[in-house]
Amino acid sequence: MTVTLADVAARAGVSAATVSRVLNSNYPVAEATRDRVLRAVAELEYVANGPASALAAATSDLVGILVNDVADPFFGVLASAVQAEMSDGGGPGGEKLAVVCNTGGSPERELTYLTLLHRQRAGAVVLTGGAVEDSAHTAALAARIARLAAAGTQVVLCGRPPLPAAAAGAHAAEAPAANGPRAAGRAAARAVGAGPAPLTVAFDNRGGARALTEHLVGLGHRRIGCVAGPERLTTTRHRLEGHRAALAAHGVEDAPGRTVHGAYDRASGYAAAHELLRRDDRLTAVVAANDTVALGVCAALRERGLRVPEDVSVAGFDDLPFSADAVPALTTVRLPLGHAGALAGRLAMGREPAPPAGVTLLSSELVIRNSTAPL
Amino acid sequence: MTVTLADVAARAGVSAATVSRVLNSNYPVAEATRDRVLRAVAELEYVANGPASALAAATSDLVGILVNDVADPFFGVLASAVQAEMSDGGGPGGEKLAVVCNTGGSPERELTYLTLLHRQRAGAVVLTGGAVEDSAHTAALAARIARLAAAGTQVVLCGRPPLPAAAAGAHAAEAPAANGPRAAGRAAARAVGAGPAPLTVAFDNRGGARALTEHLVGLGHRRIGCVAGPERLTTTRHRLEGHRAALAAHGVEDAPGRTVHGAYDRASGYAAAHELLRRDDRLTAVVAANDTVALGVCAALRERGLRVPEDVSVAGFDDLPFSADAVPALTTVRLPLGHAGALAGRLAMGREPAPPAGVTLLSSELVIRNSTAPL
DNA sequence: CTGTTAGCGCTTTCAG
DNA sequence: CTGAAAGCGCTAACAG
Repeated sequence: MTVTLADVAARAGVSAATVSRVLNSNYPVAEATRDRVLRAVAELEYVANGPASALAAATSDLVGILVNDVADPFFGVLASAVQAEMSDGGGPGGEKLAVVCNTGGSPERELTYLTLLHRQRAGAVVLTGGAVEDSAHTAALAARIARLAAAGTQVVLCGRPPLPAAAAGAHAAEAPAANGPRAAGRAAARAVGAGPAPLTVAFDNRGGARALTEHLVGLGHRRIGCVAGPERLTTTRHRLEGHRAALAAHGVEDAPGRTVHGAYDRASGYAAAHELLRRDDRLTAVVAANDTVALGVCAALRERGLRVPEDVSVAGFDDLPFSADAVPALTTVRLPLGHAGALAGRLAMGREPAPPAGVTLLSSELVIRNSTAPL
Repeated sequence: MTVTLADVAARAGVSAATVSRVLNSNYPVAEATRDRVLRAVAELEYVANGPASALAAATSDLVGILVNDVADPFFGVLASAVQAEMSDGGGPGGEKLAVVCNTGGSPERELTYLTLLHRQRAGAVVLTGGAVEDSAHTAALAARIARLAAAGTQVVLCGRPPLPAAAAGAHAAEAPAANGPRAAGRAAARAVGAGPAPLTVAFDNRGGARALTEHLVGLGHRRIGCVAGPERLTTTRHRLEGHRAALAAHGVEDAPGRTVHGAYDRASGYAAAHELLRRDDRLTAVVAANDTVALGVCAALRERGLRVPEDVSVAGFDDLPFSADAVPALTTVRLPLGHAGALAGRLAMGREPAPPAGVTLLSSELVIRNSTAPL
């Protein structure tokens, strides 16, 4: 049978409580006793029973990261940063099990994972990527998040806007002293039913999109196609709004057929470009939902014998690693993904003071390369 | 206060045992009672306490996937497939929490995650990607895996060779943890039950590499540079062996300076190409460690004014989604990533019969595109 | 500093 | 088919 705390205690000739103390190093223990215990642990190859600890302590060392698509570099980079930050417990014994959960962009799976994580009494959860704008889902999500918070789980939204205040729940109270005695936080969470308020790290998608389209307009483009992301996704809407704001600000007419929606993948960009050209083959520029989509657009353009950027300028979004290498190198909007992920991770672990109003807006930066050129 | 099983039981006017039964649907319960319980669950918004269940049932619904780098599409695609397969419990109530853990290629983190997963009493674990060939690490890894197996966890290796038989039995051979003197006894590990034997899903890296280099040789190339992956990684070694086997089979001399090792990323390919050219600027072809590296090689080549494939042919490996889109489209070796991941996931969940000897070797396929051309 | 004593919330025989 | 009772392995007061 597996070896338990009691076995270790017996072997070391101490009580279970003492073993627990040296393992969690959250209480003074004599040096000699400590050594003895540690030796027993090693000899017996003892591996603590996580569920049992979690049950007794009402908290687990599991922390989750939800992403829309693990196979998408955007999330890969983000998740990697969040995880690196969450994993190193920031202290002895702080070994956290940071795990990433793939929702595949499905709202249901998102909720399911949240429930599963709640079930596991995860210590923190970071939700990345755009949120689906559907009132039913938003409400369900807010409810789940409120319950997670009530259970003492710190929730951080990264790359999506904060929860609507109405849905966020009535308790946007004090910032929890995550470093203090665990018992305090736990007691508070139980008594009040409120927990740590959700925090947010958002990107300035609107501003970035606007700057990008203004760059195109400045180059003389007027017939600009737009391959937007999935409909009803906050990210999509924000980027679209920025794009339109730029158009409006410069008096460029935004013909209705100039926007096509699609997934955040290459195939979508490819199909959208063909569709856009079918509607109007005099397009001189295309702004894509993101870099991956932009690559699909370029492929379609090439296929029709159009050169980038000589005949048509193409712009991406995100500035993923491969964008600089594409041929031609992509003009895009750089999002500080690594920085955002690390910040979200730190916030989740209570290792970073919560920003005012709980929201940090990260600015984006226009990166001009070779895929865009004057008309 | 969070609502517990007892609360639900009270509300439904039944015992806790009954509630447990309907929730796990592992025991006959009267239809009416069942409905009553379910209603109470809904009304109270009850969320089971995972740790408590895990403790009582001695098994959890957590399943893990270890990857070297979440930001690398290779692992993204693989993880996505494994996860999809593991998540859908394959039956009612079979909601598994499939999580991916990012080791960053660090052997220590790999071991840490394995311990953490063991601690959580994970039901299954899939280790993806090449393994580091270091006897100490291999032994430690084998020991961890043996213990996981002993605890009833199904371990599946995906994209790496099976554990050496010798190491698979090497219990307690690892060095003791950070502090604490060397442990003498290993009596405990003795009587442990065997548990499910580790299963393996491997790629034919050797065969793929050989086919690729033969393609190049067939095109007339003789001065072929090789940008291999990180040293001491099984994947690297196998691909290199395939490459050399092809060279040898066709009587092509393999000059010693023609191979450079580096990470599986674009920067490495870029640097390696420059280095290779510095050593011998008459190279006519380069085989890269993988597609990402190949892109870096192409970039370096272009920078030196060399055209691909007119001046130098370049080949990748893996056939990741972006490879078909690169300019020029990459000649590469296609690995059935999705298939492998799904298979590994099914094996892990016991939803697929174990292959003979516990090992499945998946064949690769040469994909010839535009980055390679006759001399 | 260390041992004792209660549970944490759920599953699971064992009876009815 | 349903209930009662006995823990699963660990942590956390509360004494010593």
